Amino acid sequence: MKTLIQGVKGARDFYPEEMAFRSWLYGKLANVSNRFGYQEYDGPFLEKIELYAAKSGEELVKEQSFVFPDRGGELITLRPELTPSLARMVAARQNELVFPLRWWSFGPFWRYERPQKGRSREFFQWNIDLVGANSREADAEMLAVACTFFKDVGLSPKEVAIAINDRELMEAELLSVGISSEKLMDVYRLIDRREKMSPENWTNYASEIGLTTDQLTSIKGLLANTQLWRNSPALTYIFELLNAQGLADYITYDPNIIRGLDYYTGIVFEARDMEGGRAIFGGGRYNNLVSDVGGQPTGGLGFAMGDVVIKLTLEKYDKLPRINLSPARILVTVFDDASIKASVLLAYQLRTAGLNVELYPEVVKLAKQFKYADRKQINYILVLGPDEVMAGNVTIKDLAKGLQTTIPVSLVVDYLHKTLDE
RNA sequence: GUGGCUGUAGCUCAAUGGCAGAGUGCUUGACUGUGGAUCAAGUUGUUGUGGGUUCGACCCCCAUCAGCCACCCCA
Repeated sequence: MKTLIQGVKGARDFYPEEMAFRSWLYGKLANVSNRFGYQEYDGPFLEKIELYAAKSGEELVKEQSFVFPDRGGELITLRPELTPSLARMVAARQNELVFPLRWWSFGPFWRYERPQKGRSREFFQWNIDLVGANSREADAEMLAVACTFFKDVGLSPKEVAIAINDRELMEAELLSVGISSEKLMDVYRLIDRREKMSPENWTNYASEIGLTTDQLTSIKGLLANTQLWRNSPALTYIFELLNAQGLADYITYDPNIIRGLDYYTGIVFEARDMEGGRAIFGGGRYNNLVSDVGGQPTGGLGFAMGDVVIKLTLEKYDKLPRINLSPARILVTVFDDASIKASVLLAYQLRTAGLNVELYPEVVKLAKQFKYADRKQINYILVLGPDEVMAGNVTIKDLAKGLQTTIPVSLVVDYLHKTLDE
Protein backbone atom coordinates (compact mmCIF):
# COMPACT_ATOMS: atom_id res chain seq x y z
CA MET A 1 0.00 0.00 0.00
CA LYS A 2 2.54 2.56 1.04
CA THR A 3 4.79 1.71 -1.86
CA LEU A 4 2.03 2.41 -4.41
CA ILE A 5 2.86 5.30 -6.62
CA GLN A 6 0.04 7.81 -6.35
CA GLY A 7 -1.69 9.29 -9.34
CA VAL A 8 -1.34 12.93 -10.28
CA LYS A 9 -3.32 15.20 -7.99
CA GLY A 10 -6.75 15.95 -9.36
CA ALA A 11 -6.48 13.38 -12.14
CA ARG A 12 -8.99 10.57 -12.15
CA ASP A 13 -8.76 6.86 -12.80
CA PHE A 14 -11.52 5.42 -14.93
CA TYR A 15 -12.11 1.91 -13.65
CA PRO A 16 -14.68 0.00 -15.72
CA GLU A 17 -17.51 1.38 -13.58
CA GLU A 18 -16.50 5.01 -14.18
CA MET A 19 -15.65 4.29 -17.79
CA ALA A 20 -19.12 2.86 -18.28
CA PHE A 21 -20.64 6.11 -17.09
CA ARG A 22 -18.35 8.15 -19.32
CA SER A 23 -19.31 6.05 -22.33
CA TRP A 24 -22.97 6.29 -21.43
CA LEU A 25 -22.73 10.07 -21.16
CA TYR A 26 -20.88 10.22 -24.45
CA GLY A 27 -23.65 8.20 -26.07
CA LYS A 28 -26.35 10.52 -24.72
CA LEU A 29 -24.74 13.75 -25.82
CA ALA A 30 -23.61 12.29 -29.14
CA ASN A 31 -27.18 11.26 -29.79
CA VAL A 32 -28.56 14.72 -29.00
CA SER A 33 -25.83 16.42 -31.03
CA ASN A 34 -26.41 14.19 -34.02
CA ARG A 35 -30.17 14.60 -33.89
CA PHE A 36 -29.72 18.33 -34.37
CA GLY A 37 -27.29 17.68 -37.22
CA TYR A 38 -24.04 18.58 -35.47
CA GLN A 39 -20.73 17.08 -36.61
CA GLU A 40 -18.17 15.68 -34.21
CA TYR A 41 -14.71 17.23 -34.26
CA ASP A 42 -11.83 17.78 -31.88
CA GLY A 43 -8.98 20.19 -31.36
CA PRO A 44 -5.49 19.40 -30.12
CA PHE A 45 -4.92 18.87 -26.42
CA LEU A 46 -1.87 21.14 -26.61
CA GLU A 47 -2.02 24.77 -27.69
CA LYS A 48 0.34 27.71 -27.58
CA ILE A 49 -0.26 29.94 -24.62
CA GLU A 50 -0.86 32.93 -26.92
CA LEU A 51 -4.15 31.45 -28.10
CA TYR A 52 -5.63 31.93 -24.65
CA ALA A 53 -3.67 35.00 -23.67
CA ALA A 54 -5.10 36.75 -26.72
CA LYS A 55 -8.63 36.66 -25.46
CA SER A 56 -8.92 35.32 -21.94
CA GLY A 57 -6.41 37.53 -20.15
CA GLU A 58 -2.97 36.36 -19.13
CA GLU A 59 -3.74 36.09 -15.41
CA LEU A 60 -6.32 33.43 -16.06
CA VAL A 61 -4.06 31.33 -18.21
CA LYS A 62 -0.93 31.60 -16.13
CA GLU A 63 -2.59 30.79 -12.85
CA GLN A 64 -5.23 28.30 -13.83
CA SER A 65 -3.77 26.34 -16.68
CA PHE A 66 -1.07 23.73 -16.99
CA VAL A 67 1.68 25.59 -18.82
CA PHE A 68 5.16 24.23 -19.51
CA PRO A 69 8.03 24.95 -21.87
CA ASP A 70 8.69 22.39 -24.58
CA ARG A 71 12.24 21.39 -25.47
CA GLY A 72 12.51 24.39 -27.74
CA GLY A 73 11.51 26.71 -24.94
CA GLU A 74 8.07 27.52 -26.28
CA LEU A 75 5.28 27.79 -23.70
CA ILE A 76 2.72 25.07 -24.26
CA THR A 77 -0.67 24.91 -22.55
CA LEU A 78 -2.78 21.86 -21.84
CA ARG A 79 -6.09 23.10 -23.20
CA PRO A 80 -8.27 24.59 -20.45
CA GLU A 81 -11.23 25.06 -22.81
CA LEU A 82 -12.11 24.41 -26.40
CA THR A 83 -13.71 27.58 -27.73
CA PRO A 84 -10.43 29.34 -28.64
CA SER A 85 -9.29 26.24 -30.55
CA LEU A 86 -12.63 26.21 -32.31
CA ALA A 87 -12.23 29.85 -33.29
CA ARG A 88 -8.71 29.16 -34.52
CA MET A 89 -9.81 26.15 -36.56
CA VAL A 90 -12.68 28.10 -38.08
CA ALA A 91 -10.46 31.06 -38.92
CA ALA A 92 -7.84 28.80 -40.53
CA ARG A 93 -10.30 27.32 -43.05
CA GLN A 94 -12.82 30.06 -43.26
CA ASN A 95 -13.05 29.97 -47.04
CA GLU A 96 -13.67 26.27 -47.42
CA LEU A 97 -15.99 25.47 -44.52
CA VAL A 98 -19.73 25.34 -45.12
CA PHE A 99 -21.52 27.80 -42.89
CA PRO A 100 -23.40 27.78 -40.68
CA LEU A 101 -21.39 25.01 -39.14
CA ARG A 102 -22.63 22.86 -36.34
CA TRP A 103 -19.85 21.15 -34.41
CA TRP A 104 -19.63 19.22 -31.19
CA SER A 105 -16.87 17.57 -29.19
CA PHE A 106 -16.28 15.54 -26.04
CA GLY A 107 -12.80 15.34 -24.64
CA PRO A 108 -10.39 16.02 -21.80
CA PHE A 109 -9.43 19.43 -20.43
CA TRP A 110 -7.11 20.54 -17.68
CA ARG A 111 -7.06 23.35 -15.18
CA TYR A 112 -4.61 23.89 -12.38
CA GLU A 113 -6.90 24.42 -9.40
CA ARG A 114 -7.36 22.91 -6.02
CA PRO A 115 -9.54 19.84 -6.50
CA GLN A 116 -12.72 19.39 -4.52
CA LYS A 117 -16.12 17.89 -5.00
CA GLY A 118 -17.35 18.64 -8.49
CA ARG A 119 -14.01 19.96 -9.61
CA SER A 120 -10.93 18.05 -10.66
CA ARG A 121 -7.80 19.08 -12.53
CA GLU A 122 -8.52 16.75 -15.39
CA PHE A 123 -12.09 16.60 -16.60
CA PHE A 124 -14.16 15.88 -19.67
CA GLN A 125 -16.31 18.43 -21.36
CA TRP A 126 -19.03 18.44 -23.96
CA ASN A 127 -18.70 21.43 -26.26
CA ILE A 128 -21.30 22.24 -28.85
CA ASP A 129 -21.28 25.30 -31.10
CA LEU A 130 -23.21 26.83 -33.96
CA VAL A 131 -20.99 29.19 -35.92
CA GLY A 132 -21.91 31.52 -38.75
CA ALA A 133 -25.55 32.12 -37.91
CA ASN A 134 -26.46 35.27 -36.02
CA SER A 135 -30.19 34.72 -35.90
CA ARG A 136 -32.48 34.36 -32.92
CA GLU A 137 -33.48 31.01 -34.36
CA ALA A 138 -29.87 29.92 -33.88
CA ASP A 139 -29.99 31.09 -30.27
CA ALA A 140 -33.18 29.16 -29.70
CA GLU A 141 -31.71 26.05 -31.30
CA MET A 142 -28.74 25.99 -28.95
CA LEU A 143 -31.07 26.24 -25.97
CA ALA A 144 -33.23 23.50 -27.45
CA VAL A 145 -30.17 21.26 -27.68
CA ALA A 146 -29.49 21.85 -23.99
CA CYS A 147 -33.10 21.20 -22.98
CA THR A 148 -33.25 18.05 -25.08
CA PHE A 149 -30.15 16.73 -23.39
CA PHE A 150 -31.69 17.24 -19.96
CA LYS A 151 -34.85 15.53 -21.13
CA ASP A 152 -32.89 12.58 -22.50
CA VAL A 153 -30.95 11.95 -19.30
CA GLY A 154 -34.13 12.18 -17.24
CA LEU A 155 -33.61 15.53 -15.52
CA SER A 156 -36.90 17.39 -15.24
CA PRO A 157 -37.58 21.15 -15.12
CA LYS A 158 -38.21 20.69 -11.41
CA GLU A 159 -34.64 19.51 -10.97
CA VAL A 160 -32.66 21.68 -13.36
CA ALA A 161 -33.27 25.02 -15.01
CA ILE A 162 -31.53 27.08 -17.63
CA ALA A 163 -31.34 30.73 -16.71
CA ILE A 164 -30.95 33.08 -19.62
CA ASN A 165 -30.23 36.74 -20.24
CA ASP A 166 -29.13 38.89 -23.15
CA ARG A 167 -26.19 41.24 -23.01
CA GLU A 168 -27.74 43.40 -25.74
CA LEU A 169 -30.79 43.90 -23.57
CA MET A 170 -28.66 44.65 -20.53
CA GLU A 171 -26.56 47.09 -22.52
CA ALA A 172 -29.66 49.01 -23.63
CA GLU A 173 -31.11 49.02 -20.13
CA LEU A 174 -27.86 50.10 -18.52
CA LEU A 175 -27.35 52.91 -21.03
CA SER A 176 -30.89 54.07 -20.32
CA VAL A 177 -30.12 54.50 -16.63
CA GLY A 178 -27.09 56.59 -17.38
CA ILE A 179 -24.22 54.06 -17.44
CA SER A 180 -21.64 55.11 -20.00
CA SER A 181 -20.67 52.57 -22.63
CA GLU A 182 -17.05 52.61 -21.43
CA LYS A 183 -18.21 51.32 -18.04
CA LEU A 184 -20.27 48.44 -19.43
CA MET A 185 -17.61 45.76 -18.99
CA ASP A 186 -17.00 46.90 -15.41
CA VAL A 187 -20.70 46.75 -14.67
CA TYR A 188 -20.99 43.27 -16.20
CA ARG A 189 -18.21 42.18 -13.88
CA LEU A 190 -20.03 43.81 -10.98
CA ILE A 191 -23.23 41.95 -11.80
CA ASP A 192 -21.37 38.68 -12.22
CA ARG A 193 -19.80 39.03 -8.78
CA ARG A 194 -22.92 39.95 -6.88
CA GLU A 195 -23.69 36.44 -5.65
CA LYS A 196 -20.09 35.86 -4.71
CA MET A 197 -19.60 38.94 -2.53
CA SER A 198 -21.12 40.25 0.66
CA PRO A 199 -23.57 43.14 0.16
CA GLU A 200 -21.13 45.66 1.70
CA ASN A 201 -18.21 44.50 -0.39
CA TRP A 202 -20.39 44.55 -3.45
CA THR A 203 -21.48 48.13 -2.76
CA ASN A 204 -17.87 49.14 -2.17
CA TYR A 205 -16.86 47.47 -5.41
CA ALA A 206 -19.58 49.47 -7.19
CA SER A 207 -18.19 52.77 -5.97
CA GLU A 208 -14.67 51.63 -6.79
CA ILE A 209 -15.60 51.35 -10.44
CA GLY A 210 -17.07 54.85 -10.27
CA LEU A 211 -20.80 54.28 -9.99
CA THR A 212 -22.96 56.82 -8.19
CA THR A 213 -25.46 55.77 -5.55
CA ASP A 214 -28.30 56.56 -7.94
CA GLN A 215 -26.77 54.43 -10.66
CA LEU A 216 -26.30 51.52 -8.27
CA THR A 217 -29.92 51.82 -7.15
CA SER A 218 -31.00 51.72 -10.79
CA ILE A 219 -28.88 48.64 -11.43
CA LYS A 220 -30.36 46.90 -8.40
CA GLY A 221 -33.78 47.70 -9.80
CA LEU A 222 -32.88 46.12 -13.13
CA LEU A 223 -31.51 43.01 -11.45
CA ALA A 224 -34.70 42.58 -9.42
CA ASN A 225 -36.94 42.84 -12.48
CA THR A 226 -37.68 39.32 -13.67
CA GLN A 227 -39.98 40.75 -16.35
CA LEU A 228 -37.16 42.69 -17.99
CA TRP A 229 -37.16 40.27 -20.92
CA ARG A 230 -40.45 41.78 -22.09
CA ASN A 231 -38.41 44.78 -23.21
CA SER A 232 -36.50 42.51 -25.58
CA PRO A 233 -38.22 41.40 -28.79
CA ALA A 234 -35.33 38.98 -29.29
CA LEU A 235 -35.81 37.17 -25.97
CA THR A 236 -39.57 37.22 -26.40
CA TYR A 237 -39.16 35.51 -29.76
CA ILE A 238 -36.67 32.96 -28.43
CA PHE A 239 -39.08 32.01 -25.65
CA GLU A 240 -41.84 31.60 -28.23
CA LEU A 241 -39.73 29.24 -30.30
CA LEU A 242 -38.85 27.13 -27.27
CA ASN A 243 -42.44 27.09 -26.16
CA ALA A 244 -43.48 25.73 -29.54
CA GLN A 245 -41.13 22.77 -28.95
CA GLY A 246 -42.50 22.12 -25.49
CA LEU A 247 -39.15 22.97 -23.91
CA ALA A 248 -39.93 26.32 -22.30
CA ASP A 249 -40.41 24.72 -18.88
CA TYR A 250 -36.64 24.43 -18.55
CA ILE A 251 -36.04 28.10 -19.29
CA THR A 252 -36.20 30.94 -16.80
CA TYR A 253 -35.29 34.55 -17.30
CA ASP A 254 -32.73 35.94 -14.87
CA PRO A 255 -31.30 39.45 -15.26
CA ASN A 256 -28.42 38.47 -12.94
CA ILE A 257 -26.96 36.03 -15.46
CA ILE A 258 -24.19 37.85 -17.25
CA ARG A 259 -21.29 35.30 -17.27
CA GLY A 260 -17.75 36.14 -16.35
CA LEU A 261 -16.14 35.88 -19.75
CA ASP A 262 -15.60 39.08 -21.68
CA TYR A 263 -16.23 37.63 -25.11
CA TYR A 264 -19.97 37.13 -24.85
CA THR A 265 -21.92 39.58 -26.97
CA GLY A 266 -25.54 38.37 -27.04
CA ILE A 267 -27.52 35.83 -25.10
CA VAL A 268 -25.82 34.26 -22.11
CA PHE A 269 -27.13 31.31 -20.16
CA GLU A 270 -26.27 28.75 -17.55
CA ALA A 271 -27.92 25.64 -16.23
CA ARG A 272 -28.26 25.12 -12.52
CA ASP A 273 -29.47 22.52 -10.12
CA MET A 274 -32.75 23.88 -8.72
CA GLU A 275 -31.68 22.91 -5.20
CA GLY A 276 -28.40 24.78 -5.24
CA GLY A 277 -25.13 23.36 -6.36
CA ARG A 278 -22.72 24.23 -9.07
CA ALA A 279 -23.56 25.46 -12.52
CA ILE A 280 -24.01 22.41 -14.72
CA PHE A 281 -23.06 24.22 -17.89
CA GLY A 282 -22.65 27.73 -19.22
CA GLY A 283 -22.56 29.36 -22.59
CA GLY A 284 -23.62 32.19 -24.79
CA ARG A 285 -23.16 34.06 -28.03
CA TYR A 286 -19.71 35.31 -29.04
CA ASN A 287 -19.77 37.35 -32.22
CA ASN A 288 -16.19 38.62 -32.14
CA LEU A 289 -14.24 35.51 -31.24
CA VAL A 290 -13.28 34.37 -34.72
CA SER A 291 -12.10 37.82 -35.71
CA ASP A 292 -10.15 38.02 -32.42
CA VAL A 293 -7.95 35.16 -33.57
CA GLY A 294 -7.45 36.65 -37.02
CA GLY A 295 -10.45 35.45 -39.02
CA GLN A 296 -13.24 37.28 -40.83
CA PRO A 297 -15.94 38.45 -38.44
CA THR A 298 -18.15 35.43 -37.83
CA GLY A 299 -20.66 35.08 -35.04
CA GLY A 300 -21.42 31.96 -33.13
CA LEU A 301 -22.73 30.56 -29.92
CA GLY A 302 -22.40 27.45 -27.84
CA PHE A 303 -22.01 26.00 -24.42
CA ALA A 304 -19.76 23.64 -22.50
CA MET A 305 -20.74 21.04 -19.92
CA GLY A 306 -18.32 19.22 -17.62
CA ASP A 307 -18.68 15.53 -16.85
CA VAL A 308 -18.08 15.90 -13.12
CA VAL A 309 -20.96 18.18 -12.20
CA ILE A 310 -23.48 16.48 -14.46
CA LYS A 311 -22.58 13.17 -12.82
CA LEU A 312 -23.09 14.66 -9.35
CA THR A 313 -26.44 16.08 -10.44
CA LEU A 314 -27.61 12.78 -11.91
CA GLU A 315 -26.47 11.03 -8.76
CA LYS A 316 -28.35 13.47 -6.56
CA TYR A 317 -31.63 12.92 -8.37
CA ASP A 318 -31.08 9.18 -8.66
CA LYS A 319 -30.84 9.34 -12.44
CA LEU A 320 -27.57 7.47 -12.85
CA PRO A 321 -27.98 4.71 -15.37
CA ARG A 322 -27.79 1.15 -14.15
CA ILE A 323 -25.21 -0.23 -16.50
CA ASN A 324 -24.31 -3.89 -16.69
CA LEU A 325 -20.53 -3.83 -16.63
CA SER A 326 -20.02 -7.18 -18.28
CA PRO A 327 -20.13 -7.10 -22.07
CA ALA A 328 -20.80 -10.82 -22.04
CA ARG A 329 -24.15 -12.01 -20.73
CA ILE A 330 -23.18 -15.65 -21.14
CA LEU A 331 -20.61 -17.69 -19.24
CA VAL A 332 -19.51 -21.07 -20.47
CA THR A 333 -18.25 -23.06 -17.52
CA VAL A 334 -15.55 -25.71 -17.66
CA PHE A 335 -16.29 -28.93 -15.86
CA ASP A 336 -13.19 -31.08 -15.93
CA ASP A 337 -10.15 -31.78 -18.05
CA ALA A 338 -12.03 -34.34 -20.10
CA SER A 339 -14.83 -32.00 -21.16
CA ILE A 340 -12.93 -28.74 -21.40
CA LYS A 341 -12.52 -28.98 -25.16
CA ALA A 342 -16.27 -29.22 -25.55
CA SER A 343 -16.60 -25.97 -23.56
CA VAL A 344 -13.98 -24.23 -25.67
CA LEU A 345 -15.74 -25.37 -28.84
CA LEU A 346 -19.13 -24.26 -27.55
CA ALA A 347 -17.83 -20.79 -26.68
CA TYR A 348 -16.27 -20.55 -30.13
CA GLN A 349 -19.54 -21.48 -31.83
CA LEU A 350 -21.52 -18.97 -29.83
CA ARG A 351 -19.06 -16.16 -30.62
CA THR A 352 -19.16 -17.08 -34.28
CA ALA A 353 -22.91 -16.67 -34.06
CA GLY A 354 -22.41 -13.12 -32.79
CA LEU A 355 -22.94 -13.66 -29.08
CA ASN A 356 -20.72 -12.16 -26.37
CA VAL A 357 -19.41 -15.08 -24.40
CA GLU A 358 -16.95 -15.58 -21.56
CA LEU A 359 -15.25 -18.88 -21.05
CA TYR A 360 -14.13 -19.61 -17.51
CA PRO A 361 -10.34 -19.79 -17.80
CA GLU A 362 -9.54 -22.69 -15.51
CA VAL A 363 -11.04 -25.85 -14.13
CA VAL A 364 -12.42 -25.07 -10.67
CA LYS A 365 -15.48 -26.06 -8.75
CA LEU A 366 -18.75 -25.17 -10.44
CA ALA A 367 -19.86 -23.27 -7.36
CA LYS A 368 -16.97 -20.89 -7.80
CA GLN A 369 -17.78 -20.35 -11.45
CA PHE A 370 -21.42 -19.65 -10.60
CA LYS A 371 -20.40 -17.18 -7.97
CA TYR A 372 -18.10 -15.47 -10.44
CA ALA A 373 -20.96 -15.11 -12.92
CA ASP A 374 -23.25 -13.79 -10.24
CA ARG A 375 -20.77 -11.13 -9.14
CA LYS A 376 -20.10 -10.05 -12.70
CA GLN A 377 -23.81 -9.89 -13.45
CA ILE A 378 -23.57 -12.49 -16.17
CA ASN A 379 -27.07 -13.86 -16.39
CA TYR A 380 -26.74 -17.05 -18.35
CA ILE A 381 -24.53 -19.95 -17.41
CA LEU A 382 -23.87 -22.85 -19.72
CA VAL A 383 -22.78 -26.13 -18.20
CA LEU A 384 -21.16 -28.92 -20.20
CA GLY A 385 -20.52 -31.81 -17.84
CA PRO A 386 -20.08 -35.52 -18.62
CA ASP A 387 -23.85 -36.04 -18.78
CA GLU A 388 -24.37 -33.28 -21.32
CA VAL A 389 -21.38 -34.23 -23.44
CA MET A 390 -22.53 -37.83 -23.55
CA ALA A 391 -26.02 -36.88 -24.71
CA GLY A 392 -25.00 -33.98 -26.96
CA ASN A 393 -26.77 -31.52 -24.69
CA VAL A 394 -25.98 -28.32 -22.86
CA THR A 395 -27.52 -27.07 -19.64
CA ILE A 396 -28.49 -23.41 -19.50
CA LYS A 397 -29.20 -21.70 -16.22
CA ASP A 398 -30.83 -18.29 -15.97
CA LEU A 399 -29.36 -16.80 -12.82
CA ALA A 400 -31.90 -14.02 -12.51
CA LYS A 401 -34.87 -16.37 -12.67
CA GLY A 402 -33.15 -19.28 -11.01
CA LEU A 403 -34.39 -21.64 -13.71
CA GLN A 404 -32.42 -24.11 -15.75
CA THR A 405 -33.05 -26.26 -18.76
CA THR A 406 -31.14 -28.81 -20.79
CA ILE A 407 -31.33 -28.72 -24.59
CA PRO A 408 -29.41 -30.23 -27.52
CA VAL A 409 -26.22 -28.33 -28.40
CA SER A 410 -27.52 -27.87 -31.94
CA LEU A 411 -30.35 -25.68 -30.67
CA VAL A 412 -28.36 -23.54 -28.24
CA VAL A 413 -27.58 -20.64 -30.59
CA ASP A 414 -31.22 -20.13 -31.52
CA TYR A 415 -32.31 -20.57 -27.93
CA LEU A 416 -29.89 -17.94 -26.63
CA HIS A 417 -30.64 -15.47 -29.42
CA LYS A 418 -34.32 -15.76 -28.64
CA THR A 419 -33.84 -15.52 -24.89
CA LEU A 420 -31.48 -12.55 -25.04
CA ASP A 421 -33.87 -10.65 -27.31
CA GLU A 422 -36.62 -10.77 -24.73
C1' G B 1 -3.32 30.89 -4.00
C1' U B 2 -6.06 31.38 1.44
C1' G B 3 -8.54 29.06 5.76
C1' G B 4 -10.55 24.61 8.05
C1' C B 5 -11.75 19.13 8.62
C1' U B 6 -10.12 14.18 7.68
C1' G B 7 -6.59 9.94 6.67
C1' U B 8 -6.84 2.88 10.95
C1' A B 9 -8.11 -4.32 7.27
C1' G B 10 -10.18 -4.69 0.08
C1' C B 11 -14.75 -1.39 1.78
C1' U B 12 -17.62 1.35 5.95
C1' C B 13 -15.99 2.76 10.58
C1' A B 14 -14.47 1.94 16.31
C1' A B 15 -10.34 2.15 19.90
C1' U B 16 -8.96 7.77 28.09
C1' G B 17 -1.29 8.41 25.84
C1' G B 18 -1.07 1.68 27.95
C1' C B 19 -2.52 -5.86 24.14
C1' A B 20 -5.26 -2.34 17.10
C1' G B 21 -11.14 -3.98 17.01
C1' A B 22 -16.29 -4.58 14.78
C1' G B 23 -19.40 -5.03 10.54
C1' U B 24 -18.88 -6.25 5.59
C1' G B 25 -15.88 -8.67 2.07
C1' C B 26 -12.63 -12.71 1.06
C1' U B 27 -11.18 -18.27 1.78
C1' U B 28 -12.98 -23.03 3.32
C1' G B 29 -16.83 -26.15 4.89
C1' A B 30 -22.20 -27.54 6.00
C1' C B 31 -23.80 -28.77 0.06
C1' U B 32 -18.43 -34.66 -3.98
C1' G B 33 -22.77 -30.99 -10.83
C1' U B 34 -25.14 -24.87 -9.25
C1' G B 35 -24.65 -18.41 -7.51
C1' G B 36 -27.60 -14.82 -4.68
C1' A B 37 -30.28 -16.70 1.53
C1' U B 38 -28.62 -19.17 6.39
C1' C B 39 -24.93 -21.36 9.78
C1' A B 40 -19.74 -22.50 11.27
C1' A B 41 -14.49 -21.90 11.05
C1' G B 42 -10.51 -19.20 9.11
C1' U B 43 -8.29 -14.68 6.94
C1' U B 44 -7.29 -9.44 6.55
C1' G B 45 -2.76 -3.96 9.22
C1' U B 46 4.77 -0.90 8.86
C1' U B 47 -2.72 3.14 11.81
C1' G B 48 -1.08 7.89 4.43
C1' U B 49 4.39 9.13 4.61
C1' G B 50 8.75 11.27 7.31
C1' G B 51 10.48 13.33 11.72
C1' G B 52 9.75 14.85 17.03
C1' U B 53 7.87 14.64 22.38
C1' U B 54 7.22 10.38 25.86
C1' C B 55 9.02 4.76 29.90
C1' G B 56 5.20 4.05 26.16
C1' A B 57 1.96 7.41 20.33
C1' C B 58 -3.71 5.51 16.05
C1' C B 59 -4.07 9.42 19.92
C1' C B 60 0.16 15.07 21.35
C1' C B 61 3.71 18.39 18.15
C1' C B 62 6.13 19.61 13.23
C1' A B 63 6.58 18.65 8.11
C1' U B 64 4.78 16.34 3.79
C1' C B 65 1.23 13.85 0.52
C1' A B 66 -3.84 12.85 -0.57
C1' G B 67 -9.21 13.49 -0.01
C1' C B 68 -13.20 16.65 1.56
C1' C B 69 -15.45 21.65 2.85
C1' A B 70 -15.49 27.00 2.47
C1' C B 71 -13.01 30.99 -0.16
C1' C B 72 -10.67 32.43 -4.91
C1' C B 73 -11.86 31.37 -9.86
C1' C B 74 -14.67 29.51 -13.46
C1' A B 75 -13.09 27.32 -19.25
